[in-house]
Amino acid sequence: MLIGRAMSLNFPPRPATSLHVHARYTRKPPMDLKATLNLPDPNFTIPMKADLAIREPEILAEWKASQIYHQLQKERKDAPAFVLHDGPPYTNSAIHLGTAMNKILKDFVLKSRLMMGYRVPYVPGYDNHGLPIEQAVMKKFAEKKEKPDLPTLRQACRDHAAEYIKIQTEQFERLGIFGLWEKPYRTMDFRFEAAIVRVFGKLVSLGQVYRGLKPVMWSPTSRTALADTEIVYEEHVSKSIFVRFPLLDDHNGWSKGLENVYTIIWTTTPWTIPANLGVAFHPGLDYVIAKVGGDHYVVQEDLAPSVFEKLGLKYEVVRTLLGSSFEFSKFKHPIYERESLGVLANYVTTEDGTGVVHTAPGHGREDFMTGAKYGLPVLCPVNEAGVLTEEAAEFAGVKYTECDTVVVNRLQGLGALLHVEDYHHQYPHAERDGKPVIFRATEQWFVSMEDNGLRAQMLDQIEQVQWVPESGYGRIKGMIGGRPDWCISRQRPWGVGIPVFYTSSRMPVLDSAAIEAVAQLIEREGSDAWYTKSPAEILPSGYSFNGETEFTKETDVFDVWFDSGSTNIAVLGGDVYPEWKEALPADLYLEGSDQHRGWFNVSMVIGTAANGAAPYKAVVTHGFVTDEQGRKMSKRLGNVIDPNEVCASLGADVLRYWCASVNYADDVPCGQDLLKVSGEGYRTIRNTLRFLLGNLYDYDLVVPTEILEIDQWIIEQAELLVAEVNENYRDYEFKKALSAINDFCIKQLSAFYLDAIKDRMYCDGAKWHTRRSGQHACHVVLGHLLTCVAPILPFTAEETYARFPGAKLASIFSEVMSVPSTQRLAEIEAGPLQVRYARLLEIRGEVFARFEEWKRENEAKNGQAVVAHIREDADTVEFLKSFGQDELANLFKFSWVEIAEDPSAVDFTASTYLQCERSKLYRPDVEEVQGMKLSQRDRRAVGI
RNA sequence: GGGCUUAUAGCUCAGUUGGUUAGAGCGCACCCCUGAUAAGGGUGAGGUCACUAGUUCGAAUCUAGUUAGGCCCA
Repeated sequence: MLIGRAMSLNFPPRPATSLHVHARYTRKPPMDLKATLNLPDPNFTIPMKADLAIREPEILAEWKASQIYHQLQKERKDAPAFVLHDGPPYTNSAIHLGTAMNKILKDFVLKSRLMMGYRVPYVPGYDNHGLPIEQAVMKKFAEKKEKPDLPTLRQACRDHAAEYIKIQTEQFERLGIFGLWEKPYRTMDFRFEAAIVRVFGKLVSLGQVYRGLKPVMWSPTSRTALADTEIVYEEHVSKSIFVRFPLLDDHNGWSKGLENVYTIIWTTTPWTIPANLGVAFHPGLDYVIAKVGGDHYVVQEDLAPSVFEKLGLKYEVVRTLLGSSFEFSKFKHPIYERESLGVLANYVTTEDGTGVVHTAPGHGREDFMTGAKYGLPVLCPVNEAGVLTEEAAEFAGVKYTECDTVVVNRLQGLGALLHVEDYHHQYPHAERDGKPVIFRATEQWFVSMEDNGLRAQMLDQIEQVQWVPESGYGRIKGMIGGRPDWCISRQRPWGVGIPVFYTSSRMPVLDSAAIEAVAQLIEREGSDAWYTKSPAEILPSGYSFNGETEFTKETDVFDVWFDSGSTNIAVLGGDVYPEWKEALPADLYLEGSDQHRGWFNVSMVIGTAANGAAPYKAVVTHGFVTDEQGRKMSKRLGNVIDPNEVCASLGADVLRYWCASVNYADDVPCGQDLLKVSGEGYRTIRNTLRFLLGNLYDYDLVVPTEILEIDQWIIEQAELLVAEVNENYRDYEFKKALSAINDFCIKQLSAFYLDAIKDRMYCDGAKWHTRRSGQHACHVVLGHLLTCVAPILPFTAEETYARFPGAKLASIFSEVMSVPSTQRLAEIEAGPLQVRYARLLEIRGEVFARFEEWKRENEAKNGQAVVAHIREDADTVEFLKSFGQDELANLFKFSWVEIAEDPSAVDFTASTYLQCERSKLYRPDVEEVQGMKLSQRDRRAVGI
């Protein structure tokens, strides 16, 4: 039987001829030597094949059974808290890779802080109200050809949201995230809805809320406001008109010396002319004053030829001016005795018209913004049926569609109309009835940014917050600094009703007692009750306001951002459920960078307005997931990665590994190839854990009195690792933490230490202090490694910890990282081992490189029976000798190492020593005893 | 179009206040081991630091612009 293969090497003096390798049959030794070795026990350690798709759900079940989240809260109840306040995902779909990444990053924070010894509460949240859910539900009704009434629709929305809360919760839990999953905050929870109402009440009482006008898309046929998503653009023929506005006052003298000066606007909505309050110019474009007969017309330079051609006028340019010149000039409204102000706007283009834009703040979003900037009123002389009102004076009672003739004729009669024609374009129509919509200012509720100095206060708060990455600071600052007053009204069915009653004269009842009555109702019966109960049923009996006792209810609901902006108060404030209560501000908010405009922003507004301070101490933002080419993920491109599928195939730990391996501050690439790479990286770590643990199957947990030098060194290395990883976690640098762990496993352990101790671990006597020293080091290193790895690979860490000798606790997450003190770190740095082993590794690298060369030159295959002759200067020789010759063979992985003081450097020869049949090493001390060739150490180990 | 942001090896990333020959891991190639074995080890080859123009004795690093992505707006 072929039980072993020995190399017979014969090296003639160089130049070498071919190297002959013979296999040789040996007789069977009288003892089963392999059985006397202390090989790692594959049944003791974790299996090599991870099978995460199967194993992870088992671990999840154990965590669930042991109520790990509650257990950890209990264990840490007296520890300092680290509060990460969850931003609620919207509950209208299963989770996608972006949401998964967000939650995983949060969990890195949660688990790493747990490993640092904090109490780490985590109340996950869900955002439930709003348009996308409403639309999904409406679609379902449409398919059934049903038209639900309001309570039915709202109930369907509620059910829809509840369904996805369930789905998302399962999916998030599958990722290994610890939290209060059985009692997350849900913005549609009755008590949460009541909390939203109370936040509004608080803002009202502070005087932060006001009622104002704002244009929205409005369907005159169904008399309702529409959301952008309910609009379809269809071909439409409008009357396009060119109208001249006479100049009243040129503000800074740009028309000096000219008479009969006009500007010409172009519009496709003649019915908005009665609402005109301004004419907008682009500040950076050139405009000409064109002389036409005795008149002078201001139009944009590039458009002048086409405009005058259309008007059939011959013109002559008399002056060219920058658009900014016309700011604050006053023109006369073409019909009324009223001014139209010259304003500047960047949206003015040279694509159509005259480069001068008719501005009616009550009838356009941009017009509204510009009007707000210049303090123009929001004039909206059109009622909800699309009929012009008394404010339109002579046009009162005219339907807006009739204005195409009525207003146009009037302009013609006044000589203000220069041209009219049909204009074909895409125009917004209501999806539901296919009829054209109009922009119409309606009364809305606003949160003021200026009252109570809110904006200034927020800008000050921004300074107090730590923004990670730092660019977030500039981003939020710009957005808070520039954001207009917050319109919190939505004319939608699915949301929390704005709790305002109106008197018979439509005066809003802004009274905290009334609002509190609504809050109490909603707390009991949910926000649906606001719709089903009458004011008399809601308000306390005998309630009166300004002597009035008859009321109607507001029909608007809150913008969903008002819901999510209130989470800091509703959740951490503790009024909704006491178990959610934590100190404000939270330690951390962690969301995608789009939330600078979203959640970070609204939370700042509500937190600062209601509590006088930002609701967070630090904000971490991450980028978005792209494919491997850096392109957005989309169904169309077919590059979408589903986190649920990844969990079901590669496992959550692999997905988490990917998450930790990328730089979340930027956009992060993901694809099948990258996940495969993550899987390989994961396996490297897993195998290192496996091997360390495999050597501990008979460890007695007694700390040896004497620890070998190299074992001390690896323990020091592990301590340095813990210190570094701890710091990386503290700074939210998960990528750095992972790469430190990775490097440690690969470079320090696999490529060096574990190789160097194998002979000792396998061949020394099981209970010898040398082997115990190695086991002790493996045990310590594995312990450190597990605490480092646990936040990123919780399943694998837990799986390993379950078999970890001496594990006293039920879960790895009950452990804490054993971070070396600064004193200990200084001791390590100052100690001799760091320098000593760095030098050794350097020499080792050189010897290995030289050995590869030698193998090529000598056509040798391997170095199993090779003696390395390291010839160096006296100092190096002395240095190497200090390790001891036996140990050098282990450190360099040669059968034997000879050292000599000689400048001719490294050389190799075939070993002339006998091979030990037990350790397979060719050593000078191998002797044949009792029919076996054994080295001295091996003889001792087998007791002969 | 505007604000913010990114671009370094095939991939993921390091590269301190400008300063020798730009680093690591993975992958790849070649080799070894077969007592970590669907593992492990060794050696090696890979880069015009997106592009262009500047500043400087010297630029991956500073400035301006260009190109291509991303987020938020318009």
